[in-house]
Amino acid sequence: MNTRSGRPALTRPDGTPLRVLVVDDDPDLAEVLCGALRYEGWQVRTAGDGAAALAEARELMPDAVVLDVMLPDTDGFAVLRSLHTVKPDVCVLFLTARDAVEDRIAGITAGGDDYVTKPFSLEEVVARVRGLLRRAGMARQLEEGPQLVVGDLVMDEDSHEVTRGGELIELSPTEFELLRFLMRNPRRVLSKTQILDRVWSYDFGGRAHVVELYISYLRKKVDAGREPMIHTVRGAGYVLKPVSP
Amino acid sequence: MNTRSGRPALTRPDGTPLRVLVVDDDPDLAEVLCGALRYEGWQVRTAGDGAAALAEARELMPDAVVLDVMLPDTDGFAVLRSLHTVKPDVCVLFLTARDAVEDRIAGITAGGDDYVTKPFSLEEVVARVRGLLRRAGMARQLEEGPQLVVGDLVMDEDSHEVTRGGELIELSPTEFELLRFLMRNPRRVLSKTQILDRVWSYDFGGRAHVVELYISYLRKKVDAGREPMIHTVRGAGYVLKPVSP
DNA sequence: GTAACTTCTCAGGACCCTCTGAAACGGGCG
DNA sequence: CGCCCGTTTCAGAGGGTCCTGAGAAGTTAC
Repeated sequence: MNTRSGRPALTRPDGTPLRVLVVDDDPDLAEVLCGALRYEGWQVRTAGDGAAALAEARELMPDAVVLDVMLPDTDGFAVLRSLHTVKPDVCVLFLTARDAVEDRIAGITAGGDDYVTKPFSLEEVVARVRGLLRRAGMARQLEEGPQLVVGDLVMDEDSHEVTRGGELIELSPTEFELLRFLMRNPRRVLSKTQILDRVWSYDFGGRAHVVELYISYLRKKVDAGREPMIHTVRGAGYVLKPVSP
Repeated sequence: MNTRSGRPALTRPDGTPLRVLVVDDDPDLAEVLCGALRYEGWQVRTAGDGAAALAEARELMPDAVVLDVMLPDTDGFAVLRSLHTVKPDVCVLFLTARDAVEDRIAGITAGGDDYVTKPFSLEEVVARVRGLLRRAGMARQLEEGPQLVVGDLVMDEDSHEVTRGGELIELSPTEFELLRFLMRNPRRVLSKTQILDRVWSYDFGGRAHVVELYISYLRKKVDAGREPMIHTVRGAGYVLKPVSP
């Protein structure tokens, strides 16, 4: 079992792990995605082009597919159609360049599917796949809902609403992703590099300084005037933990 | 059986020892790492380049791999991909120079994997491998969690929290690593050189005086006003033991 | 097209950590 | 008692980590 400590993985209705296929012609990127998704406790396979994707799909029967729009042999839309003949209820998360044919994607995804633009953060991809599967009813909820709770801090991942002690907290997108990562790993020290890896885009070479900055932003909003929940561990990183124990 | 005294080793679900492969082209360093990991009760093999690593991996089927990024015949990323084809759920700990291609590493490790920069302390490497295996759920927990307990002294390696008799103790990074080493070897005399090798970086040429100094710091915080747990063994080193027996 | 917002860089500064050197301590032994 | 050695403690320099404010560039919304 490949579960993350303290947080049960989503599973299929029969209890087996969810199956995800990653299709991208950049083997490094495929490896990164693969690692992140596997880390969620899911069963992951990869393919480098459209033909391989179909072959893998027939074998794996994935619940979701993470699909690059630009492939060496064909484009993502053709693959999508073929995938639907193999498994009609499959969910697809498209990967696309920011300036690409975004409108076509938008049209295609009007169904149950979704897309993210490169470069993206791993947290975002994982969250989207989770969202897809949840909406498709594919995943049995082992956790009690789409809510993340740490002490009196509550985050609704669907509505993007965050409250502390019932009080609403407004967050920018990056602040939200950072807090989500912290809330998914409560009571655990997260190093600045770890945070940078997961919350910023996968190829962001930036310095650890941004993390400090955004931690500072979060403190102003989350800990403002209250007992602090975000703590610095000098030389190690940051921890989020409930106030009392 | 090569278990450490007083502390059961992590094992695989079937009870056999965890298997770790060390890949580094510096045979001295490989030997040091090998020793430290074997000391944990794990089954360890080494390889000097990518080709040998794959061959060993096929034979050993390791649960974790400690992998130098710079190898004579190939780079660590290619090895990582090949490793995943051999054993998809393998965990990888990268070794890399501080100023090296850190951003690529950052991306690659974003999944369940991790990395440390040279020079590192052996304690750190061991702790990271343990962390990897624990998070991967690969290791059956023979101990009740990520907590180290000696008498009324408790250390949570994830949150970096240390308490004695329920009272929180604040430690600097070096103090924390030193205490971790002591707590992993309770009731055993540790020489200053042993401590220096394990807690400070493996090529730190410093004098034993720092150890004395940091022991003194720890005493002030851990033993402050209480029955002492840290004892000096003149001419031999230091011991940590519970108060009563 | 403008205004509001978000993201990130830069620089100053406070504070903490680490290690050095030197002096004080204290047991063992002549 | 006085010396030697290993150990402990103190004080402080230097270096590093971390926090914050101000502001530039880019993005989004209207």
